[in-house]
Amino acid sequence: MRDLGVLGTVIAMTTVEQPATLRERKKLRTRQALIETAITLFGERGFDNTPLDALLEQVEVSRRTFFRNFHSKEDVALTAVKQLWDIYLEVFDGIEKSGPLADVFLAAMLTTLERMDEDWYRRFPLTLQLIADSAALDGYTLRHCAEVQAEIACRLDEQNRLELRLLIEFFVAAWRCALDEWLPDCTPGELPALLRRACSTMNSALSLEA
Amino acid sequence: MRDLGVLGTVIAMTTVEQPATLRERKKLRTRQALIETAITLFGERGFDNTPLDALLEQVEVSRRTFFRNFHSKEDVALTAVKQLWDIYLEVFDGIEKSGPLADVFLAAMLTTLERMDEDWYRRFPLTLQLIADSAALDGYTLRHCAEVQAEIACRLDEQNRLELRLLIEFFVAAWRCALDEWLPDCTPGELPALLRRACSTMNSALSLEA
DNA sequence: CACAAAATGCCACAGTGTGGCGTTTGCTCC
DNA sequence: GGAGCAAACGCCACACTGTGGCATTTTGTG
Repeated sequence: MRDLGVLGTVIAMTTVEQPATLRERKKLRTRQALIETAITLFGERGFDNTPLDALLEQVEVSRRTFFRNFHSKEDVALTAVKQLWDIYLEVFDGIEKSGPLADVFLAAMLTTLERMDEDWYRRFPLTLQLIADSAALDGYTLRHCAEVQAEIACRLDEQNRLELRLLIEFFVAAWRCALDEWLPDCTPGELPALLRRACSTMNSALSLEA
Repeated sequence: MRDLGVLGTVIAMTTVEQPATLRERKKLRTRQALIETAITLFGERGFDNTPLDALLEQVEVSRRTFFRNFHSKEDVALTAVKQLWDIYLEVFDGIEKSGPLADVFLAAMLTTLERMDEDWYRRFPLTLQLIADSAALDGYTLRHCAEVQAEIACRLDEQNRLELRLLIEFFVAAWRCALDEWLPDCTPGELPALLRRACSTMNSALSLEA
């Protein structure tokens, strides 16, 4: 019934592996052209005000091929976000899980941020700006986040489900707060510090007085 | 640019005030007919699989009038959710804000739950089920939640914004967790207890070990 | 009863997303 | 290098959501 398409939809451009066959290289090229043109075009004219046809016309592909590569118009705009969480899940699987889980979540994200390449750090802030300007994109992003959270919970299936789910929600909330503070300037080196700060503020937030 | 339409879109059916004029009573009647038919129809055939025309045909209204009453197809399905948060903000405004803010948020929701009438407790679980079955509805709900959070933060604008925003996120996360545990049976009297439990678990969640 | 305002219905249109189907293009085997 | 095959593509038609214009009906008011 439900979509749940978080998994390998995104070809991980961060782990650069040029496919051998010409056909796949061509396909990847139009894919990247769509992504690149999408964030610039949407950035200029706004996501909601830019018809999909404008994108298709500029990249010179048909509607049919676009929807073979992406699930929706939102999908192509949010590629950078999906890539981040794909890598995160990958990192999370390989990390040693001992000690406080909150630290594990944080460490996994810090490692993830180190893995992202320069091109991603160029596209990600642009994507954040698109999200901030479009309610539709924001809703889509939140739903994607929820799917990732479910995925994380699934891999840690323990007895104390309530505590676990709460902690995951808290971590993602801290991540979003860090992004909000990062958005104005978007200096790549500062994001880890902001995230650390948000995470270390979680305890005092609970005992905040009016 | 953005929608931000949380405010008085929903005619508070919980504060029952029959409007004097016949015209407004008629309008309210078709409104309620749309809401009622929507949740039953979507519940039978699924939100994504039910065209809007099916609803319009059954209630015997035109497309035009529907969109004068609701912003979107999602909007009519989520009326119960919007009503809840409308009342919540209303309660929150009137409550005394002293002591730990976390307790204030919780108290406001407990009061809100007491204010909701019987008809709401019939429709709300149905709405939750619709959300659980449709990704589109889920995304729409999450976005609405984010708008409410922004609204709450706006009314408490203090210096420590980071702590405040984190706390609000935590509270809403606890609320969603409580709803998840409530969904299977949906006994009205149990929801407050579940919410209390989720809120009191927040502290130990932060120090959860792997 | 007459007039103004509001609500409605009908129609046409833009935009997103899907499926069928014929055609091109790249891959592979000989 | 050529024949056959499978994948990708483009074109077309269609369903569905959402918007705006305009005439018509209904309701409140003097």
